[in-house]
Amino acid sequence: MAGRRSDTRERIQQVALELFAEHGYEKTSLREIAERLEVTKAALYYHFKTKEDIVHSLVEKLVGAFDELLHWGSAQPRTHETTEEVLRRFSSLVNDEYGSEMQFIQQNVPTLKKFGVMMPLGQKVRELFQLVGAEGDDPATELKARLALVALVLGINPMFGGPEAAPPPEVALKVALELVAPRP
Amino acid sequence: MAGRRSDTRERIQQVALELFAEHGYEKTSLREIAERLEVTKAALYYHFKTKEDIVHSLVEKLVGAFDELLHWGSAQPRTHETTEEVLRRFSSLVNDEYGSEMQFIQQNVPTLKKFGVMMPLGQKVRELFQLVGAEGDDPATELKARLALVALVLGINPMFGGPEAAPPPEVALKVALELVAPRP
DNA sequence: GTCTATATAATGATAGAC
DNA sequence: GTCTATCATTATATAGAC
Repeated sequence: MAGRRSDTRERIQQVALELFAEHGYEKTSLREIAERLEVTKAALYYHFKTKEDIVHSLVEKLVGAFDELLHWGSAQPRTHETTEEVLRRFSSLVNDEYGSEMQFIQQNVPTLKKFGVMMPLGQKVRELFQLVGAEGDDPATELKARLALVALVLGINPMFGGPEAAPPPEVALKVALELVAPRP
Repeated sequence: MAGRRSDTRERIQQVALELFAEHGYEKTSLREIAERLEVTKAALYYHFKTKEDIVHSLVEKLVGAFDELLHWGSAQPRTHETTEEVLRRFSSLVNDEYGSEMQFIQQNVPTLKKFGVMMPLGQKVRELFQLVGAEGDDPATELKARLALVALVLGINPMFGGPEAAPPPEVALKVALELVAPRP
């Protein structure tokens, strides 16, 4: 019984994200998404009220994932091993399951700002580097904590990272740990 | 004699960049640019063949600035002071004169990729962190050299930096220098 | 849940007068 | 060097049949 499937919503999210990440939100038309799914535009509107709504649904999932990591981390003892595990889990999130979405977000900021999803996301990230940000809150320590997370996600940055120059995950993790270590 | 000025080309570049950086390339219409300049769309087409052409003209200037820094740096003795001065000049470039453009670039990647300007830019940046990248080329050292430059430009990243959390330039510079130091 | 058909609204770009 | 007027295209979104 093709034509009456029930996973269309998730398939829309998946295909839309692919195209958003590759060509950008504005240059990805609903027609294009529909064609790749072999449905019509009207079908998309059954599952999502607007094009913008697809983005909101995607971001919600990511915020949920960050929240989960934050909750887990806060419940652990504040040891070196915990920090390492937080960084490791963050690395997995932003490179595996949410790699495309992180790329989409970083490369379509004006759009996402207009949709009002940039600040909530920024807030979660801020909580994350508080979690790994050593004890002191002097500016240099804080900056290094930020850079630790950046190191783990540098592969998606085409200007300062770039896929071809993406450091192996172990290397990135090692450098990240150095950056959050109490004394270098 | 208003209506026959000769600096319109530069004014278009300036206003276009402002709008591109704030609302994104796709969502900035030529009508909007023309209105802010109090000219008509047709006038824009006298100075630039297409909308895309405006972007190319902007990127060319930045590549030129990077090239200038690269030439200067290569001609200096490879000392700690040189590295510091390269980082300082890079910081000035990306935060002062080309701050808006760096923001525009990082936040409109799909568009700029399609225009073919992303790879040449990435190449210049790669040369830049070779210039500051210590002697070794083991992956960790290389990653740290990248992060040094990233630290200096973190303010324009709304997810991992953000204007409100932009580190003072001296702090960023200090951390950047740590990152390219031979032994931490 | 998916389709056809259409309404509505912008946009990038061009022609030609002044 | 700037204007008026217009074209062609494409996009998001909706109405209503099946």
